[in-house]
Amino acid sequence: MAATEVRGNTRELVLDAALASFGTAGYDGTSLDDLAAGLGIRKQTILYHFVSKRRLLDAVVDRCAGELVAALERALAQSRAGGSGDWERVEAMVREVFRLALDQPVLLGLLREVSRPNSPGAVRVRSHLEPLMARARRWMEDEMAAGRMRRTDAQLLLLSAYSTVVGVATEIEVLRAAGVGPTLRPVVQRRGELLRFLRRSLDPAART
Amino acid sequence: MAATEVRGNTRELVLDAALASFGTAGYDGTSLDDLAAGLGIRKQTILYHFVSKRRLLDAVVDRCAGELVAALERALAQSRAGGSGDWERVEAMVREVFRLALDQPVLLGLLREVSRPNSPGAVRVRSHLEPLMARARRWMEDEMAAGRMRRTDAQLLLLSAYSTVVGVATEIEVLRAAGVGPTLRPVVQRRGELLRFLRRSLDPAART
DNA sequence: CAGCCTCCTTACCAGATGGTAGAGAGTGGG
DNA sequence: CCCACTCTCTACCATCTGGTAAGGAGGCTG
Repeated sequence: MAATEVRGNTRELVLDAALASFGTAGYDGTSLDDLAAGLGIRKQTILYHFVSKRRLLDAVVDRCAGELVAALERALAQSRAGGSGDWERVEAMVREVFRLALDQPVLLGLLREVSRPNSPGAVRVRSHLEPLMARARRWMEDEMAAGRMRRTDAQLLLLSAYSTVVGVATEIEVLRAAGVGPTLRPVVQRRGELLRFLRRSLDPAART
Repeated sequence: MAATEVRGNTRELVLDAALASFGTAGYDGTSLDDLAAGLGIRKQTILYHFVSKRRLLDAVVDRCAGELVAALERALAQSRAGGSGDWERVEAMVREVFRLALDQPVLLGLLREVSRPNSPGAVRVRSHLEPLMARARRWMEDEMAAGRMRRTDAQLLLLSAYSTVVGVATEIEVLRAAGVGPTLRPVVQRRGELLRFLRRSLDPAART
């Protein structure tokens, strides 16, 4: 039944549109009426599925965070299967994050929106990212203790890497706004700089 | 008279508060009522001075852009007086921009807000930045023609540098949100990377 | 058929928002 | 003294906002 298909899809369609709108117009700049109108449905349909605007944002963040985690998990499994060392594993994760960002540029808008201080989505993102960060930190500290990784402040390093990614996200958006398409060059350059920075901080075999 | 002083200051006080609010809460997230309440005045007083919310944003952007231009002009004059070469002049400008950003972190919030695609302030910023960019581009192309500067796409280089600055602004804000104070280290690092990138692109004496 | 469940709808609302109209208070010049 | 100007205020409004209440259509199950 065509009707059934559409029905089951409504939730996802709303999430897609909300992601795009939150990312470009911002949370406050997004009205449920406009969002619904863009989908040819009524605002109450959105509220039926997501209860409130705030929880719609949460749902969008949850889905995106889920994709990120899945992508990271995949990269981790691959690099494990390949029997890679610490550094290769770090590099694989970074590359995966950049790949995700380039594959789905809409994610950048959202990341940028929720990264703003006082953003309603900030806490939600935090709740998703914190376990990831904690896990990474524990792992790094273990590797440092075992001498396989150069000693440094793991927490600060992770935070610095995260802020770099957010910064790059902004850069890509600015360039897009200026008409420069998804120019790979600057992004690749940034990625290279981040990797170099991480390698310098972590890889015992790297020269300072 | 105290009253007279306050009177003459109202406009500037509103601009200050608006800058802070637009930068942290965003344009849509800022209400004129709240803004006025924070200043102990009525919303209509704001509208008397700025006619509309939109034009208030324009005024804020104008003032900030004015400061930027003044700072750049100063740096340019200084480096000229010092009889510096092309590269030193570029470096002086970059350093001035970073200094301004660190001196007045509120500017970063605004920059980030107006850099968003579809932002109401984007066109205004553009109108301020375009002459600056055009002037820089002409100068660079002259220097290239004279062989004092390495040949490259001036427009793209400037845009890339601009997006980098916006990206750094975002980074600083993210770090601040995470509790890491105005950590100079990452910023200085970023500045160094930008300078190295520019030098590599422009300075004929630099090794590739 | 009856009853329930899912999904989407219309009808409606209280509050907030940006903005208009006009009055009042202080100041200065003729 | 009065008029005009500047600045801020109170009063008010149309519109939009997120959200509530309730009903209707279709499908599944007893």
